[in-house]
Amino acid sequence: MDFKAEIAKKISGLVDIELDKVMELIEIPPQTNMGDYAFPCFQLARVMRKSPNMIASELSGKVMADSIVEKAEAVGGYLNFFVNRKEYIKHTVREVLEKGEKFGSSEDGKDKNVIVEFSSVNVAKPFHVGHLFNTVLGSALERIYKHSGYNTIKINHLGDWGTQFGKLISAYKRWINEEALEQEPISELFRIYVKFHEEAERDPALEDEARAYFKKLEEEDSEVTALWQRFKDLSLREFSRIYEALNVEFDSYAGESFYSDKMDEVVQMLREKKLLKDSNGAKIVDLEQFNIPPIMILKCDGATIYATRDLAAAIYRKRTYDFYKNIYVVGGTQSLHFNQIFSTLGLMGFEWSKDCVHIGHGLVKFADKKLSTRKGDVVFAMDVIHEAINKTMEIIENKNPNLDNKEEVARKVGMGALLYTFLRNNREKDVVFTWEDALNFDGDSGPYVQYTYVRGRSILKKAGNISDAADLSYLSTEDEFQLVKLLGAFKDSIREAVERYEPFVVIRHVTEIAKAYNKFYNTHPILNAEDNVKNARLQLTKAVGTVIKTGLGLVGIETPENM
RNA sequence: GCACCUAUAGCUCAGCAGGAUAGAGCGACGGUUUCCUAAACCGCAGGCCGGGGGUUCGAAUCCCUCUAGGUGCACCA
Repeated sequence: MDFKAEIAKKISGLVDIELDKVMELIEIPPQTNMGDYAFPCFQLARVMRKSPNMIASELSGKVMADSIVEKAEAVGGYLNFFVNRKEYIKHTVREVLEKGEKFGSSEDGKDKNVIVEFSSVNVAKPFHVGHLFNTVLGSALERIYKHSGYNTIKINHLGDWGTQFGKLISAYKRWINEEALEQEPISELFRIYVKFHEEAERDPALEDEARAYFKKLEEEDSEVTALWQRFKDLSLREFSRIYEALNVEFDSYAGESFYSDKMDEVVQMLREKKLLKDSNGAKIVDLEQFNIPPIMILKCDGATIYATRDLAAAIYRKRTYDFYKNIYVVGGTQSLHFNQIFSTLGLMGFEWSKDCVHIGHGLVKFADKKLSTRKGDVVFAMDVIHEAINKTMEIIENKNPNLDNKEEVARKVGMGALLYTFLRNNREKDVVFTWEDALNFDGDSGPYVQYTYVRGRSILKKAGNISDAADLSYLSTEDEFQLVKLLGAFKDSIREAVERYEPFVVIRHVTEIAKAYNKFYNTHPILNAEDNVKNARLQLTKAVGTVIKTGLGLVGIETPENM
């Protein structure tokens, strides 16, 4: 039973507003003593030509107490509803226990395909913290969409094509250390790539050589293609370790090379629609009507460019997946690029261009100079992951040296702390990364929430067999009610996260639940309570654990059983 | 120069399809352990919501303008 919906029905029966509209208008009062749901009467005031206070007051007299609502009060233009606590608690806790990990899920996205493009790393280049943030964010979004019933398609749009591969092959021929390539492929490839740029400054002929190699690659020269494939395989092998650590998998790795033979058609379409224009020898699409710079389709030498590939990719995806939404999780620095792509698709007559959405995010910045200076200006994702786990291990040795399976716990908690710091805020904000904050396990943090779960699990283990027949009406304190209310609002947080493409909404809500449980835990006995109360509280503990585990899972954070 | 993003407590941030007394966490200070994991809990302090205009019964929230910071603006991706 959805109490909010039931209350909306009551209101809708009393005033001349549609049910859906009432649902939208209903708010949660800022103070708990004001009630559980509030209906603002300000909009009604205009139509009814009465003061909001008067309307609220009149309505309050018409609301009858029943199993849903205990009473309704008029306060300053708001009609505040107090739910029937006993019923509310019973329904909500029971629903969590029945649905388990499915709690909070919905069928909002039934039969809708949603593409989430994220991670999209460049082959032969380091997987740095920026990619880590992107991957963590994209993966969280995908999980949240999936929980809301959408069919999601995870695409890793690999940067595996372009002139840099010509450079890489040229560099390989000159300076490769085969042994290093097998040991640490990315480091070695990156080393020769950087060396290429250094050498090319002195000897511009190298650039020509690189172009020639890329041309060979495009012509599918067997030797060059084999090298390219090897670079790709080695890179993916190394990246897979990071994806493993993050528990991330993809449905498709169709990257730029995949579209190398699908661009002629796009150029042809643009030409037919007379959208292609000459500009200094290059072919562009003018986007002045959108007040943005033109987009380049073909370079002076007739070669394609990444914009051309992105257009081809979007069209391919529509044909292949018939997406409801095509989500690009890519750094905010590329917002102009996507604006150009989507505008161009619109000009081409694809009405689905409105279903393409760029989900931008901020940069990762380091306040600690130590990490950022270690190897040039790139901070490797793997280094950060290892560091997080190692430092967590130190903390465990310090706080709980007798813990079993320390390694597993260190991994879950360290990763939890890391993911939490990336996902706790609005994604557009830059992540200012400091180890001090990332590994501060107090308060608002991944480990704080995990710890709450662990405490609950510990109690349940001690309790042994738990009777499912507990009478939940023994959950009668204010703390318990506030806690259950948060459980009930879990699905609202998921819905909001979906609408806003913001995982932080979920993570914050789960943190609120953890706070409420800790408060409850500290002020009320569970195992030592009188039997009826104990059984009810154990059920509540179970329900809280379920929601925390599900909520953390939605953003990719695992829950240890001990810590 | 143009476009986009950001500006709220000492720090990091919520709140912004206008609405009730602007909220958290960290840090600071002071408490809680014969009791289920103190990685916890409780209390206290801390604010011209970047400045200035406007719209409104009502603005942190919407509009204009200014300031400061960030990002981007064709032959890389």
